[in-house]
Amino acid sequence: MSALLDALVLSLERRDRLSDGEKEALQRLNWQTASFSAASDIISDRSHPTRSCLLLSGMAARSMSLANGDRQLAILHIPGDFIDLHGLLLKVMDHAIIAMTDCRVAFVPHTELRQLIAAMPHVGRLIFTMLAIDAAIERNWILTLGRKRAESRLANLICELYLRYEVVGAAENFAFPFPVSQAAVADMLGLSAVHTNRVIGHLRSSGLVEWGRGTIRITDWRALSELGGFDPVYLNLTKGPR
Amino acid sequence: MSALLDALVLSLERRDRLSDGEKEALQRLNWQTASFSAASDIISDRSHPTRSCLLLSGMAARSMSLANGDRQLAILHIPGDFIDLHGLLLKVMDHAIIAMTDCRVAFVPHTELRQLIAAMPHVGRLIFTMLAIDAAIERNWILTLGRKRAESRLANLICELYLRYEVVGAAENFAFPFPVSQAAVADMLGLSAVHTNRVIGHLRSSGLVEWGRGTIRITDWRALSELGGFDPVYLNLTKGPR
DNA sequence: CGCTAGGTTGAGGTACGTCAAGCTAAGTGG
DNA sequence: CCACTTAGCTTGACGTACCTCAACCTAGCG
Repeated sequence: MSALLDALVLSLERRDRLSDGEKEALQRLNWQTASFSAASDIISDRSHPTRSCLLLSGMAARSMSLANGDRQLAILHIPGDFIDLHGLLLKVMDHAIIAMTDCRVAFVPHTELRQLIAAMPHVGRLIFTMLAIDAAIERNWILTLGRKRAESRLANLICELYLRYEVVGAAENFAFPFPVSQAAVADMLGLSAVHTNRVIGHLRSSGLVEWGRGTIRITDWRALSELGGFDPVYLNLTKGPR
Repeated sequence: MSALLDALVLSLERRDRLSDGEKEALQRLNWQTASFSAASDIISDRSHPTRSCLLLSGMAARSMSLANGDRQLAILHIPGDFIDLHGLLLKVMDHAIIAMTDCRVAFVPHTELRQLIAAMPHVGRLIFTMLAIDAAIERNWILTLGRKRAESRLANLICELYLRYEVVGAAENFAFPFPVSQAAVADMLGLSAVHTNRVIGHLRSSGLVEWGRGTIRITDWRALSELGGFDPVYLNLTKGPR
């Protein structure tokens, strides 16, 4: 059938086996695709979503802002990510999901998703597992923001994204798409744009990464993951019954 | 029946109605209580839990550490909190849950919880809602660590804890239990113990809080929540069908 | 060919961290 | 009941990672 769910299925199956019936049930959901242009809200802060949302292409992020305009991004989302399961469980959005680039997404009504989860508890657990993995990624980011310096933060982000792209088959040869401005990286790292620029420059000149034209290539994985204190346990990349 | 689940039921019912049958089903689970002394692991990092865990008394925290011994706490848990739903969905713990004080907890086997969730989807959604609320609390902490200064971080923490204690009926008159050393607060705030001490001193001398002998009393809620840029939306304190 | 968003670089300021000392209060053994 | 210990709190002096402001540079685009 459609290639719509390919990345999602890859992502789920990296964590547990899906039966053919389960895959078909996912396909049969009433997905509605939509496009969003860069910098627009896919789901607005304080909104009350009635449907969940899967990222098909592009890059998105969970974003929170202060009254003074300062912005903090909590997690970057890549194709295959369920980017709004939260709305399914929480009534009001406490953050926005914004398109970092032009994005295509697929919406599915909460009512349908709820029925699927009730009818197929194993799929339900897997779907909520993705929610829990997002939470684990964000929890790791708390450690990163609270206790690591700028260079380590950036190294950590790069290592994590590489592995996540690799899971959905969108990375090869240690390179992956990264179509994001340095100002946005700064909002992810909790740093100023100026300092972010210097830190990127240092990673480049140290020969750990090549970074240009919307792509990052890791040229020294060992050194980079060491610098970031990166340990991928929190990504839950092991496969087994859940 | 037992008062064991009182705080949990209060916490769930603050978010949605529970039927008598649902409450009974929760009571009937095969809960096993246990005690942990301060500073011990309730659930160890990298362990593979086979049961979930509810905090009955005391205070616990999710803790992550770096190789150099630096520690970061992601969230403080109070009685009524389900402190390990993660183990239900994720195979390996990517963080530890530690007892900040002497704690009593109640364990329930994953198998039983899974059955309950499959049999009563509404209870299942509510349980996962608690997981999502924890995630929202942690996400808010990313904003706090990334974009707020020391004083605001502390103010935010105090406001949040007050409301959470209030939900389970354990706060009154703007006071709540806080049996935690300043070093632990520092590990929560991502600061050094010395700076944390100065910031606490400043909050005290500004007349926003009284803080002593294991209790915090907020003496100027307006000023404190303003200082912290505190907005409780992320705590999901609204009641309605979920 | 000019405009604009984004990237780069420099200079000076500040919110933190680190180290170190001394204090306080609670618990412990004698 | 008192010396001793110990964990936690407090304060000072000094260092630094990062911020702010400001200028300039670069590449893509109409």
